[in-house]
Amino acid sequence: MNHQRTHADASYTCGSDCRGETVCHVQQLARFRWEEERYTDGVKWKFLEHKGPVFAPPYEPLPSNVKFYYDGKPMKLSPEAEEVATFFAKMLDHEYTTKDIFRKNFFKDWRKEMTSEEKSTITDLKKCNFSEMSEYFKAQSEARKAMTKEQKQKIKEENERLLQEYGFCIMDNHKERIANFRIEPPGLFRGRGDHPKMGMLKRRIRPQDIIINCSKDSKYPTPPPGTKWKEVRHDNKVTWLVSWTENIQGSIKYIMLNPSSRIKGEKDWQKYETARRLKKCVDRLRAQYREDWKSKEMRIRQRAVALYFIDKLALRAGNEKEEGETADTVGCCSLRVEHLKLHPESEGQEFVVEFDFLGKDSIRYYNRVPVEKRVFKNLQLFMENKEPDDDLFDRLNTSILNKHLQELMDGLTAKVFRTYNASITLQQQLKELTNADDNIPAKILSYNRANRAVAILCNHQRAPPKTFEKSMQNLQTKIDAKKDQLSDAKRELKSAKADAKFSFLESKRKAVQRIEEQLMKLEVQATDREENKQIALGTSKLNYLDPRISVAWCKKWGVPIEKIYNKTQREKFAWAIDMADEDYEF
DNA sequence: AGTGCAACTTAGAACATGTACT
DNA sequence: AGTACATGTTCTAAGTTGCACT
Repeated sequence: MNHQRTHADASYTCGSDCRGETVCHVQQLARFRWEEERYTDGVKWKFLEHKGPVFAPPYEPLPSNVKFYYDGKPMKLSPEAEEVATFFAKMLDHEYTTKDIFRKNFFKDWRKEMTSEEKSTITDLKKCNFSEMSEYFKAQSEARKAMTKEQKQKIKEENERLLQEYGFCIMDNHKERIANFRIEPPGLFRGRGDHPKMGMLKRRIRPQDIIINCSKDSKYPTPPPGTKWKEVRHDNKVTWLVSWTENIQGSIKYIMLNPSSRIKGEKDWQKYETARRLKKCVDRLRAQYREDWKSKEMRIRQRAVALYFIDKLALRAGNEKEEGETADTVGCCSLRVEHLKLHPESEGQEFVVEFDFLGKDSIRYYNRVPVEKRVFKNLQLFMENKEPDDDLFDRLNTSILNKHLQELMDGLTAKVFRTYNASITLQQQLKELTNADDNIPAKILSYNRANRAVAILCNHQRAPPKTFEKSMQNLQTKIDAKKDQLSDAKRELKSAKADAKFSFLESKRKAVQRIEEQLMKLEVQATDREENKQIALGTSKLNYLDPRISVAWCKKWGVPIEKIYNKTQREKFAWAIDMADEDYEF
């Protein structure tokens, strides 16, 4: 067993490594205190060894029969210019390539890769014809689909080999899965929403761009022949193995461990423990910010109203963003006057605030909420004499807010409210919606509904799947067929009743029962799918809901955990599956 | 207080795989 | 065996937070 583990880890990993061996637990606990002392002060590991990243495959020039045309005439491009052209060609069917900003950014960056001759010839993107290249890539992807089983198998094996070689590292005597060991390949940047940088060239990352982080006493990863790393460092205060600087925003990208790893699992667990501590003092905090609505200091009123929104509506903190560098999106502290409408009275309700803004990933947040009179009056005050594009909370930012929160509770930040409210909502909804005598599919529907309540709170939306209508229809067809089957079975049962043979009758009864169950299952599935049309459950499940609530619910109602969490999720939440019993309370 | 950067979590879309049907 | 679509996985962008520096 690993001896370099902390308590949190010991209490879950031990279960899978040496379940049932009491001795092991005792040793784990005994070693934990000793370990904890060694892991204070931000030390994340003692030993780290890995093989470094896998680079994107080199560019393969197009066959000579696949041509690029400029102004109707074929033109052979230099390899550098050709590669960038293929990035555009591959996206030709995408809406992106019709957008002005995308085209402008692409063309500017493409020209940088051209030879001076190319540059002087190719001056207008509209005169560029990429269609042969595009057709070629489509044909290639068709060919890939049409490969024989053996060919596909071979590729799968190669991927597996790469995973085995580069996909794992050793951290403190344990082999851990790496999340993203492949370096992001070059291509055209695709931002979300109206991103001013969409279409820019994301350049190829080379070994000399790479910083390796590993322990001094490990076997260092070797750079590809003839190349060097930018740097090899030994920083055990951070968790990443590899980093490089990306050229679009100039930000740093990292290779880190998989969510199933000890280091991520422990952090996740800690996050939920912080949220549970908030649960204990949230009443006090709420009373406090309600008091602060009355403060004579503007900054305090703004802080208190913002906090109310963060708590009630689960808004994100909302950092300031550099204008022109990213899409124009906001969170709570960065809300502008134009994002709210105040209705003293609307549809029979008093003091309604209408929110309409783009949040993270340019997902629209639209909500009409009745608020308390005092909040409403404050908002009127904050908006007085301001232009639409002025900040609503001009005396507040995330830094001020988080400093305040830190004073209220150790470890409290704006995002803890989202975690807390998501988890507590799940717990309440599960309590409310689960019927003891429902069968398992119906219970799962209840679970999904509880999950859905959270997703709606957190505004986790998705574009309705392209095939949504069709798939609903398909399901309805199945349901109709099942209904026919059921009435047939019922008729047979009836006539069987005339028959004296008990076993025969019994088999018909069973058949009816079985079909009824199948029908019910289909109907539940249809309801679930319909309700889920524009809602994405995954994000809240993965990032906001204390998994121990779900584990406890499964145990309590005899629902197999596999019905709630797939394999990956079970790996990520291994700690919780091991830790929580049926009366766990968040 | 303000700024910039580093490190980390959170996010939806795109892509790959599995499965249920014909 | 082939197809269609549901489900799972990968990808990487876009957030939050804390800290150093001024």
